[in-house]
Amino acid sequence: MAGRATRNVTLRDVAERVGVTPAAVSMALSGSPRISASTAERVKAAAAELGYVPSSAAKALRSQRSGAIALIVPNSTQHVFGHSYFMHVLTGVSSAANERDAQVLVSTSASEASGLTAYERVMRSRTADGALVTSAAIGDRNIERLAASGLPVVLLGNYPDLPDASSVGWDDLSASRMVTEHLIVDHGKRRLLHVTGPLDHQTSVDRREGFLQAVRAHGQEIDAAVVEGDFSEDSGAAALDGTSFGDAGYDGIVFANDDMAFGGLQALRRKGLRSPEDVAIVGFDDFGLSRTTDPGITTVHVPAEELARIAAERLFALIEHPQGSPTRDDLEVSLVRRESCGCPRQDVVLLRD
Amino acid sequence: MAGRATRNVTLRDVAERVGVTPAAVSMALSGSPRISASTAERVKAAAAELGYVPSSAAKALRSQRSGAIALIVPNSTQHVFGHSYFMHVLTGVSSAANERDAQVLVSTSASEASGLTAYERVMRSRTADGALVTSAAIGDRNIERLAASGLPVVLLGNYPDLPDASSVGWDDLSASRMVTEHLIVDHGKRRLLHVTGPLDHQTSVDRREGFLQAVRAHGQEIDAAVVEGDFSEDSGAAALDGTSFGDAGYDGIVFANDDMAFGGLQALRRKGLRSPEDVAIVGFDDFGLSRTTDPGITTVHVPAEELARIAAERLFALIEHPQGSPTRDDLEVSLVRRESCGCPRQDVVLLRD
DNA sequence: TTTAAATGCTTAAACGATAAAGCAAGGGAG
DNA sequence: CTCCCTTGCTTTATCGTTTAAGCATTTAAA
Repeated sequence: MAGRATRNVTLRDVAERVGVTPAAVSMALSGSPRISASTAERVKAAAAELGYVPSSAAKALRSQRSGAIALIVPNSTQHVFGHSYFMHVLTGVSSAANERDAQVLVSTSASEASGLTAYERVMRSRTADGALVTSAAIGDRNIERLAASGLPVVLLGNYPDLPDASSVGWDDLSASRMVTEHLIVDHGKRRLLHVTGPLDHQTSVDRREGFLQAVRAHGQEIDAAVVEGDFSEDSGAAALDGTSFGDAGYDGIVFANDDMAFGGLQALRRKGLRSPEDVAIVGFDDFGLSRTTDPGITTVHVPAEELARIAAERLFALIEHPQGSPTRDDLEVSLVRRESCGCPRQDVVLLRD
Repeated sequence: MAGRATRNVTLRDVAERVGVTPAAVSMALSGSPRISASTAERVKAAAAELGYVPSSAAKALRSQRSGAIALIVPNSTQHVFGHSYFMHVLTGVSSAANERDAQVLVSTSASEASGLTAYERVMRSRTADGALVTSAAIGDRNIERLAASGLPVVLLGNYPDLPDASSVGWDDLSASRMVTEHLIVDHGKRRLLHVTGPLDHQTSVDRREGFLQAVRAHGQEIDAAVVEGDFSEDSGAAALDGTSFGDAGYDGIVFANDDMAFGGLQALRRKGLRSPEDVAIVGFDDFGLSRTTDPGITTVHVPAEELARIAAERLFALIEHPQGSPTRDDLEVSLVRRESCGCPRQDVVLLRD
């Protein structure tokens, strides 16, 4: 209630008030048995009265621990994945961090200064004790260096090229195969188009491969093509240009994410085609958009928040035991049937192999 | 490239390599004129070679500056405003912080420990040099204390009860009046319903008042009612229960945000009513959803990212000059005409008084 | 030639917290 | 009565950085 820009209260202030040394106050507040109960009592009262809060800088310097973790968003990610994905991730990270009274630092810039990326500086300066890296591009040298540097790092997503790094993800390939088979088997689609995400991201590569596996599994009966998109709504629409759909062309489209599916949906409408009647479409992610469109987009729900939560927990473990061997967690995804594939809207169904 | 969990490189290491004292290294790296050019050269080379990055904790302790700002999300906000709002805010804050090489700390928990909220601890511990507070509930004592504590704080939104705090916002009242008049004047609607947000938030109060002013300005010709919602999609739908629309009842609904407008849109459809033909509706925010629905929702676009960006800049200024008088910035909002009000879809139009 | 000032570093102190080691007083065992 | 162990605090050193003050040495000014 003091008001004013009061000078910060330190251990020394509390110590003077009680009539002991700062060291005694420190021990009292940390519950050392070497301090008498009565002194401890008086120290705690004085600390509360003065509004003492330990200096995080001093504590960090002394303990060599900042008590913060960094959530790193490579500049590529920021534009490739949408806001929604990142928001789910942040929610998961925050909740895990709150449980540990850890701070969350969001580091988005990757501008190189003197050869070090911004987040490598964050790590080396010990501003954070460890880092979570949201899905980076394949072959991102900065991430590779960070992962190889020995600093505690957990990657979100799949990184076949970085087998020594801890990561948390889900099986994009299987999920994509399943959702494609849903169109083939459950809806009898035979002429399929796949619109990929940017192919410098593992996610896009895996989802494409899943599509192709499903197509191959059904032999000659399937006509299939692949077009490259970039996860943006516009690219979903553009992918449909110059291609024919409906009875004359493709009867089903597997989009690598919901944004592109929405773009595709609008493009179809402009062509005078209806979904699912003329063309069945499915998306991927289920971050919110696919539920709000008309028709609702059938999609694969990915547990982004849980992903982040688990990744944060793995990171905390890694910070405690830096010598531990790398971990890998695989999460379950689920198929959400909405109208765009031809299903009546219904509840979530688990995807299993 | 070193690999391994190498012990951190400190000033001392650089100093030993060059053959001077740590103080000399510090001065050399900070470009002090008291250090000879040749020594400075050798110091910089050694620092680069060893990969020296200053310890943020030591620097913070010495300089009494952490170089970070906190983005505080009161637990009320988190559930009241959606993900989208927050994401725009985070983007704006990040970009402003990146320009200053400042770290961004996201603090969501408000769990009280020993009478201090989590974010008050963050501030008092000097983990951050200042804080940005996303729209808090009216009369949130914690925020009031924080704002009155003398610590650098900038509020996002409108806080008539905290005139001494710096804040950045836009005029919800005028905007709401304008969008309501759009229904009255441009579309000839005469029986209007307003669905508010949670009334413990200033935003909701202001948007309601704007609606009422527009109604009052058009005298007896208007039939109007107000129902309280909570900004959620469900509450938007629920607000329509037991009320009649179309020729028999209300012909226009002003929702205090887009999520509720979307909920209302679905509820109308379930009642067999069409928008805009039977009932014209308008929303508020334009964070993305309103563009994806069918019909698109006419809404007020609010510059959330710019809001955050400017707030961050004000905060940095406040950190530099804590004694400066409180600032207030008002941003422009714009009307985005889509189909739900009866307009043909068209471009953004600026709202002006 | 003497004095003053610039040059280029080193020494010392401080930021605030904490852990280890130190030390006085009291109590119990032998 | 001595010795040792508790008890309960104090002293001291440390984390890594920065800045003020100190001190030789050289250069410029008078």
